[in-house]
Amino acid sequence: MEFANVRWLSDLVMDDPTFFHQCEMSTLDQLTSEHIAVALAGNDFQASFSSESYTSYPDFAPAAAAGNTFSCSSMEASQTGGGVDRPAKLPKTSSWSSCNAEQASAVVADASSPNILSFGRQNGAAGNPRSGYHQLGGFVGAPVKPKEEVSFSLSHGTKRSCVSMAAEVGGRRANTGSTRPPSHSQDHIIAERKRREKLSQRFIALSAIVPGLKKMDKASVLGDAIKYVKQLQERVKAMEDETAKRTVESVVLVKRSHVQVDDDTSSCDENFDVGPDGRPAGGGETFPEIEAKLSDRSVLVRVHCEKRKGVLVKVLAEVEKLHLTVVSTSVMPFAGSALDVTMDEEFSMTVKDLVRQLNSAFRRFMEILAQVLYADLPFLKSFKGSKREDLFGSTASQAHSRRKEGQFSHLHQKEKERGNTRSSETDLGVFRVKVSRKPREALGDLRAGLHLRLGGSPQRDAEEEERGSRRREEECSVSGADGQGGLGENKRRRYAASGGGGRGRRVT
Amino acid sequence: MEFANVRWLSDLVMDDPTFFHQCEMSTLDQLTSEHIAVALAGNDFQASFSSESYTSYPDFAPAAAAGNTFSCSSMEASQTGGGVDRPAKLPKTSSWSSCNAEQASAVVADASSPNILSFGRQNGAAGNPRSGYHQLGGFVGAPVKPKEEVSFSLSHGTKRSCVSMAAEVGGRRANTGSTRPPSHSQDHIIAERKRREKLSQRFIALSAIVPGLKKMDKASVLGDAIKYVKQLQERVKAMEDETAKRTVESVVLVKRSHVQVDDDTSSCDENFDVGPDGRPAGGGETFPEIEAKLSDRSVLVRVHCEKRKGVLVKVLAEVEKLHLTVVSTSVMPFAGSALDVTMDEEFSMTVKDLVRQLNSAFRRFMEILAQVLYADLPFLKSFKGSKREDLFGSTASQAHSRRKEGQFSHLHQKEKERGNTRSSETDLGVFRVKVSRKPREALGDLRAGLHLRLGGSPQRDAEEEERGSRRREEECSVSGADGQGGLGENKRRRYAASGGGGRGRRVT
DNA sequence: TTATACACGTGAAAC
DNA sequence: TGTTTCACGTGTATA
Repeated sequence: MEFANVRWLSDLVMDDPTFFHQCEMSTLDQLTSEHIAVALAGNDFQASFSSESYTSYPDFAPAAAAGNTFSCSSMEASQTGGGVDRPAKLPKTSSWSSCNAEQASAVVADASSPNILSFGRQNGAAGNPRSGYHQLGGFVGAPVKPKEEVSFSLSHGTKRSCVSMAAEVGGRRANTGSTRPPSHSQDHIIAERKRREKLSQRFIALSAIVPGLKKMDKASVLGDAIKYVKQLQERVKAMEDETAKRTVESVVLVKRSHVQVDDDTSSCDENFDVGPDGRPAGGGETFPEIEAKLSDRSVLVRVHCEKRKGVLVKVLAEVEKLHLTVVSTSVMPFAGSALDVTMDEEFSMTVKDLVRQLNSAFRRFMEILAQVLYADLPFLKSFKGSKREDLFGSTASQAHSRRKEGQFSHLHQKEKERGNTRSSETDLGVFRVKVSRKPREALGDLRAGLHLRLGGSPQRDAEEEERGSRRREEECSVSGADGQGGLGENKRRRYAASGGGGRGRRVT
Repeated sequence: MEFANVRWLSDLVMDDPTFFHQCEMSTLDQLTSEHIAVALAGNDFQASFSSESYTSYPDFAPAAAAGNTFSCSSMEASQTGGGVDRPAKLPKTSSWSSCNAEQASAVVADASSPNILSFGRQNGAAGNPRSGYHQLGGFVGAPVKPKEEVSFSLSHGTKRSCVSMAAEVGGRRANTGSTRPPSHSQDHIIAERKRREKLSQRFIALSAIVPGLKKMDKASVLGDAIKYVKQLQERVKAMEDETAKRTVESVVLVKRSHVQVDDDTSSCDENFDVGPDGRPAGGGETFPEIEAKLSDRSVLVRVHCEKRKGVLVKVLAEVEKLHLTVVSTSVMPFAGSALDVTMDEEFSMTVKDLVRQLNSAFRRFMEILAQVLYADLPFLKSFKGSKREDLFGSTASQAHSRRKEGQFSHLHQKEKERGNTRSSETDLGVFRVKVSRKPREALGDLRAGLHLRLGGSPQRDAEEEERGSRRREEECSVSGADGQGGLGENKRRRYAASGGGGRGRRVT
């Protein structure tokens, strides 16, 4: 950073000695937020840093600046007599910090009251080059010329331009033969100062948050800011792509039978019910916890459930019915059950489409799993070679009736009696499944089979009430897609949304 | 977007009809890169859009502007006779698009040659308010006043200010009794125009890449850009934190016996040897592919290796020796073998420290695994109840001697003869291990045991030559940490860095 | 009408 | 030295 090249900066932030240090911070730092907050305090800067420094302007100009480095003290005296005008240009050595609200507040009143200052030529004399009609045409006042001559000759050789001060200090409305009313010019000047200051403030703020600035001039700050924004955007885009890719490849996340109905591919941890300690509330109340995950062309599904005899066989049979090939399975004594469906065929569909297809399909599959595990649905009786007791160790109706008072307590009791499991033990089942058909067809069958099976479930849990409408839409849309019509209120999912804690942490 | 409030924009980008549309794009779009590239083409804008529009300035002013909306045609004639000056302000209705390089290039020459233009009052008359010494003091030329009066009166009631044109058109060095040489003023004006244009260009570019701009004035653009940068920074920061967290939780990644020696926690896929198709070169040449992964307080290690009898038992025995408790294991017929070490104890160390510890520890463990699988090390004989033949189906020396001509061909042959596996089949072993001691102690034992075992290995593969020095450092530092001294050249790892492809894709 | 925004040319200062 | 950058006050246009 070149301090020597920051006049517009030094003019405005000298009262903040930490600013330059902040500039050196490479990346975003909350320390800079003050500056930014100040700069962004609003479009009007009266109530912010700008107003402070700005309102101090009229006073500051003759006082601080002249007191520091101005060489034309005599001029200055006359100017200060004029009252409100500031020097033509802030010298780089002038310190804004010395001019604060104390002086400013007092003088500002004068500055804001143009009538005090309205004397002699001031407005017209300050005309810009094009406003020559002010200088020559508009105003014909004689005093303008000598006074400015004086100021010019006085400050000509000096470093500081008291010249301009003289010009400004000169009469205010003397020759405003132009379009502007007498007092408006001064207001205009002040407003323009304010605008400039606001812009400078924002330049400062911008330069504070853009790292690696070598040059501090406005053009460079803008240019570097542009580059930096582009760079940040690209970075964010890359990261979002990465995240999206990862998200797309790990799409469906269903736990505790709360089938997610979000239509995009984002994961949805927010629906997890977590106990006070962030872990599952304990016992069977949190199960089943079902997660489906798509990676590359494989789909991994984990089912975290109570250790139960026959569950693995039933789930695998269900998978096979869906024209998926079980490649491998694994069951571990851990708080989860994973089912990995690997599809080795080459698809012509994009990964995103595949994900969408599988997303929708496996959401249905999750429902099936949930119902297989807990629901008292008629179609469960159709499981070949299985009775409800094989699945749960008790009848489904019993399980359903006791769900609210501890979903699996009776099951645990039964299991314990058989010595199959401890109350805190769970199954971790890992199934590797391979589809033998194209996924679109397989998913079609999946949907058809799901609707067929779902058609026989007449009941629903009271806990599902609040999510009913959303799921109803989802259900209807899907069922309409395969021509089976809506499932209706009485056909909605019946898996138990067992209250209590679920695990929010995702197993990646 | 308010088009009515974009004068600084309309002045500069009217020749790009797509600009406003670009502004409406919500996020970064490559379409805007042209503008940005233009704006950032360099600090000098002569060779870019700016130079084009700028150099056309002198000509444009009287030609295009006057032709469009200027009301003072007579003045204009005299002004254009003056040659180089532009109107005081571009009218909003003026079209920059109509003024391009054709006119500009011709007139620019005149503009750049001040002598042609140097007549009458021009410089001084255009003085700013403070430069009253120009208007009154510096120049005393009579023609100035009437001419500007004329221009003023003429343009006073009009919308356009031919006034200023007249002022500029006035003589160049007539009354430059000030500090500035006669011809310099015009250059200064041009330079200042150039600077302003550059700034405006960058404002345009900035506004083009900042999405959601409602107001297009400079202050708002700056303010919104600041907000946007902050927002982007926070977003990047959040994403980086997320990535870092994920990286920390998935730290060690070792494949194909290439023990990673990077001391930070970043993953290191770059050392994977990948075949031409991005997949492993095929066959046993790519194995073992070992990956260690830390998630929460669990460590997942996958070992992707040839299906071999006894490997699982040996690896698990090795894990048990390291005071880790195998919680569960799973073996799948997939291209990998995973070993999951779950540590359920509560640690007082931070996750990062834990990762570092486990990183170092499991790097050693990976070596052990590699040596168990392939190396002909003396300590392998100490495996209780196992012979080399149990591991590989042949002696280690045989394996070593044949490694370069297809590392596992002989093993495959043997396996095939036994009917245990197909040549393309692999093991996927999943081991869930639980430590019964504090990890620090366990890791200490791990190191001690590793060094004890590594101490007896006198040979190394020629393929390891190029990586020798780097690993030597790592080895010495680790051995020094536990007080056993450096292992020296003859104690370096011996696992076969079997050439060929490794799988670069990470299994997440 | 008032208030705001902008480009302008300028002198001064930093480089 | 010349070049570049800046803030200034202004006229004008817009809302």
